[in-house]
Amino acid sequence: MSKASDIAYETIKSLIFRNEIRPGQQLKEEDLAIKCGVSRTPVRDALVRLEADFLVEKRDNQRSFVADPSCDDIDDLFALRAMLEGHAAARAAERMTPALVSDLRNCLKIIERDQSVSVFLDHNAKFHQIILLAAGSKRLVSMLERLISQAVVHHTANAYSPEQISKSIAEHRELTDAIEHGDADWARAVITGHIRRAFHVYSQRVRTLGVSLDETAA
Amino acid sequence: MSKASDIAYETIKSLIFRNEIRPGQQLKEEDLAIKCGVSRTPVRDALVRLEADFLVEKRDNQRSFVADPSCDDIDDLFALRAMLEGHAAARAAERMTPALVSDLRNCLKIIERDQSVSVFLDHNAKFHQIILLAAGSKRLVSMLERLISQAVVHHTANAYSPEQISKSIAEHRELTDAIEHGDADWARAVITGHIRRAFHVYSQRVRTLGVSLDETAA
DNA sequence: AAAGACAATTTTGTATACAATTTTCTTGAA
DNA sequence: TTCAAGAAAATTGTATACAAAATTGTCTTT
Repeated sequence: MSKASDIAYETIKSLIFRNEIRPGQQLKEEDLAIKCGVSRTPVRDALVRLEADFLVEKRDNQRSFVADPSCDDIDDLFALRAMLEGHAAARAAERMTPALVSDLRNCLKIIERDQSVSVFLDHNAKFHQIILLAAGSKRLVSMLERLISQAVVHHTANAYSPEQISKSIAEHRELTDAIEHGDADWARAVITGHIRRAFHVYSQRVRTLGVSLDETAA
Repeated sequence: MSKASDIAYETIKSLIFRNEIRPGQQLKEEDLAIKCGVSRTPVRDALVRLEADFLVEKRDNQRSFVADPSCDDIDDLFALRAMLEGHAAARAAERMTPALVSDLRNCLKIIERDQSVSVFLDHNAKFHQIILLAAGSKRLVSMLERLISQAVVHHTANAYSPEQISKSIAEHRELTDAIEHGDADWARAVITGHIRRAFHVYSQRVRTLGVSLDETAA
């Protein structure tokens, strides 16, 4: 990750996640190049990738803007995630190995011991990553990573309360059981519910605050 | 599509589909630039896009190669397609409008009247496109278009016999009925079967010929 | 004022030069 | 011969200059 192109990609993504550039705002190659400390060429490479991630949108006039997902978009995003993660979990269950189960249990152990939010976020991501890799489909990996990299998903995690975190941990435990039993349908059902719940935590919070999380986080 | 970057993208994709560059073969930016009649800069843009399409693979040593999907990859590809197209058809059924149904029936009419292979291929693609757009999810569109743009999918269509084409048309007719009734589950079931059948036509042909279609097409 | 034409500015697109890296070739020692 | 080291060639990565396109501002005409 020493190449200028990767630096640009990570830097811009981080700027978007940290809300230093807002949804709907125009992205100018020259500005970004200065912010990233590289030339326009790697910035352009990065923009192409970010567009594939749905984080940046290139309009007809050739200008790039930070994506500003509508409510429908967000609903759609979670629906797709539920479907794809369900598929991944089912495949992981079908391909279950003792090594996989022990990886998952290790991950769980760390979360359960130290119930801090940051540890939870880290290992929650790692947990899903293990399942995704176990599913053994590079296309699925690529598609899901694109969905998960959405700003909304990133913000959702911060909306979890302690009770919701412990509920989430319980779901992870059940998912591990399902995979250990090689029960694809069970695994799919658990994770689908898991994602659906994340969606409702998110939309509940948006309704309560009456604003988008993007604005609150700024 | 007058920009050099789009020319490069389409040209390289066409070279891959026409098997003028073979799976596994290395892609050199300079060579491609000459073949496309543009400079290396737009070729690099195109390669990034083709990589996202899984048509080109960039290895650790930074060299790009034409993707060479294994049997498992192909199996995986069809499974993902079946799932995503199923989802698209279900959503299209839920959002059914008379205009949508009439679009589909028009498309069908053209295929039924002129049962030539090229017309079938054209309007088969158009038919799926209509459903995809009706599903109203830009992320789904992007993901499915990437899967459909695979060389394998491209080659599958050419493997259809007249009987298989008429069977395929019948499935399209049933799918239209399902959507007209707004029956999401029915629509999903029909299209899932449709894709699965395409998969078996493909793998049957590969087994019969004893070689990959890539080799026969060259 | 309002609309249109056109110049000035900004922004993106492409080509090219050069730097960095990887691969290939050559040479020499064990 | 085999292997390693290092030079040479090939290839990719980045910066920059300039071309093309889009946007903005200004002036004129009505």
